[in-house]
Amino acid sequence: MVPMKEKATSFDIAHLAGVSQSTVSRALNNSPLVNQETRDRVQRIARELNYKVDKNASNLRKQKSSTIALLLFEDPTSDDSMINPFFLAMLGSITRACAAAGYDLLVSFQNLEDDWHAEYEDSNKADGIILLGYGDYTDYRSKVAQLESQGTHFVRWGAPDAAHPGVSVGCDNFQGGYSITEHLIALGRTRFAFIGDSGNEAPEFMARFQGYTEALTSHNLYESSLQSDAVSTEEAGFDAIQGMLNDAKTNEAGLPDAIVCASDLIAMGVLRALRQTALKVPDDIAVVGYDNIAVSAFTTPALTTVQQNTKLAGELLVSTLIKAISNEKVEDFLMPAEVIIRHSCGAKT
Amino acid sequence: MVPMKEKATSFDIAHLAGVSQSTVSRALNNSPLVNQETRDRVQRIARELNYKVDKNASNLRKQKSSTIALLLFEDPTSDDSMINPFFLAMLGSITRACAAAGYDLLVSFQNLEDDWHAEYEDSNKADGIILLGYGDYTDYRSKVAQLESQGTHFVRWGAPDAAHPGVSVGCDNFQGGYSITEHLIALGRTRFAFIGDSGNEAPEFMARFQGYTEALTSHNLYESSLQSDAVSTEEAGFDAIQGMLNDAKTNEAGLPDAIVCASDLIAMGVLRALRQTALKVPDDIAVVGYDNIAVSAFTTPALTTVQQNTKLAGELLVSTLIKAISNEKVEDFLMPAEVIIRHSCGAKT
DNA sequence: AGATTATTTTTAAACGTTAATTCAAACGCT
DNA sequence: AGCGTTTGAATTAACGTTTAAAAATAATCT
Repeated sequence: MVPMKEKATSFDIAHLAGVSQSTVSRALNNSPLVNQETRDRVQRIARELNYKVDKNASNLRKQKSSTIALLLFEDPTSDDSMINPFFLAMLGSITRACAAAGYDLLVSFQNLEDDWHAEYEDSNKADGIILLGYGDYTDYRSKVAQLESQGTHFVRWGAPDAAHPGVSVGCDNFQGGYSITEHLIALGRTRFAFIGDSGNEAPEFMARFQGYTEALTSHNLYESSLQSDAVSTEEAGFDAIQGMLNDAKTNEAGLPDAIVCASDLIAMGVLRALRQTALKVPDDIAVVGYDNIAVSAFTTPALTTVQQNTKLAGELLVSTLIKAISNEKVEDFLMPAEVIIRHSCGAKT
Repeated sequence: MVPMKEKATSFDIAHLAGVSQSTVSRALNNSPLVNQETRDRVQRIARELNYKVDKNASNLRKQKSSTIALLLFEDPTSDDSMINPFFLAMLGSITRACAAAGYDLLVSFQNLEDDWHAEYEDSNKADGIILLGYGDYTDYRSKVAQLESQGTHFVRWGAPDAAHPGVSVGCDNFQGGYSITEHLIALGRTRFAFIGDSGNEAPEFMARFQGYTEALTSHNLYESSLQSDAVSTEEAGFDAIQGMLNDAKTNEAGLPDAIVCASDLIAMGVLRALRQTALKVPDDIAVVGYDNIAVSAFTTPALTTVQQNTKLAGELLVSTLIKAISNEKVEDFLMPAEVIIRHSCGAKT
């Protein structure tokens, strides 16, 4: 039923070209050890037979796979369809960067709770590993340490952390939190609130919060500011702002006029909650997010947010990892974060 | 600097366990040909050495890779950060289904315009291929035919299509378009509009449009309905509805009271455009989408839409492909689409 | 011509598995 | 004891490459 002609090997080509198999291998790898004429002949025949080198054999012999494994850590609370859009963007840019560098990409989703099997390099399926995850790295810190001790090559997405083994590429969350808060201060806002975890469980969020705090402190605005915890979902943002508004009623301080959210998803929940009140965004209250996910341009009003350069991030992760694989010296990299001004902050454009 | 102890091989274990190397292989593969006691001993030693079988050697010997390649076709117009969220959901479920079946997943983004290299199976890197893309399959129909003729194992996401070679798994777009239109008709809407391509370039959209048409026709509502082309982006939806509203002013027929969008992204653009008018959704005009992307629950009002079961889809794609790989007979599969009722349709819940 | 050197090709040894085949021992039976 | 049968483990070929080393051939120089 299916044609299924036997897959051609280098021996077949050698036979047809009247040379030895090793010459075929050399010719196909453009080795200078084989002269032009035979090289052309071999390559032509290979093309005619639609020959492709067997990657398993090649990898086995070369003891490298030209493959990178991407381990995506999800928050176990999120369901299948709620993967953080930011990761998707990263996935896209990592894929492209890998392809450009001649590497294939193996993708694996890992649940933080699972006993994740990072055995890709152990089993020679990948030359190195990219760890990409939001949130609580402490759970698997010991695992990462194990990777390190095994001599596995890996790069971690996130902030450099002395307590954390391995090299990392990340975006400067402190500066991002600082910059966007400064932006709001410059627009004349005075009573701030931050929504998003400030605890240790989410290092990114904590850094953003610290940047936020720093900006407020330097303008003597920190005293009166509010903070409410929320994980990175729309619902959490919705709930958090609800609680804050209720508290504000019974509170002397009154309502904030600017809300800094630790993620766009949270900000979307905040916008939805505020829409059910008499408060107008941005006139009565400014709202800003973080991540610049695809839909943030299309909320009402369009969300002012902080962008992490995912394209650069992917390229950096891949190039750093490839350097590590070839045992070059590698260093942590902290990318700057950029404020994207839209309408939810009330800036006049 | 790095410990870098030599990677253990099955010979090392054999030596330590005092058995032959082949016995080690058998023991680790739980072959009944080796007795319980030696098996345990071998497995214990393997664990202690943190031994992992070399996949390249294993694959080479077994002539299969236990790896599936996922080729994601993107619309070349979309930029990195705008990957269709639907694909992300699919990616997640495909990854999980692969893992559950003991397969690894190799991911590759392909630009429709590129000369895509589907040589994963040729080079024994993957046992089969999943083709996942929205939109115009005609461009690469010849390529797919080539896959078929080479005896490559692959499954295509999309509607079964006699003109299209290979087996497919898809969601019933006709039924989805029909069902959601019926839902609106049942709610008493009478003047319909469809936004989304009705042409051949987007087979999914066309099928949805045909379902829409069929539902209207059977209630004698088709005559007065409108249609406007739009690709699957928020902006396209925004522009399309703007044009339609302008036309409606000069038109006797007047405004529609129900808008069926070919995707959620389009519907989001429509919602944004309507928010700038005096028209209230859903009171004056109902809007429904298609895909049930993550944010559609959080638009204002929350979007009524059609859900494709991505979890099932991923499982089906993977299981179908695995069947094909083991040369079992496989058939096209058309999954039912489900209407998700929220607020934008005006249903009283 | 004979000796060197440069070029091209072949031979053969890995790479680390799996699995068919072979071998050896132990057991049950007449 | 002798003979088949079962069981457990060892030998030994693959699998399709790459590459070091050897060998053959051609080119260059006394």
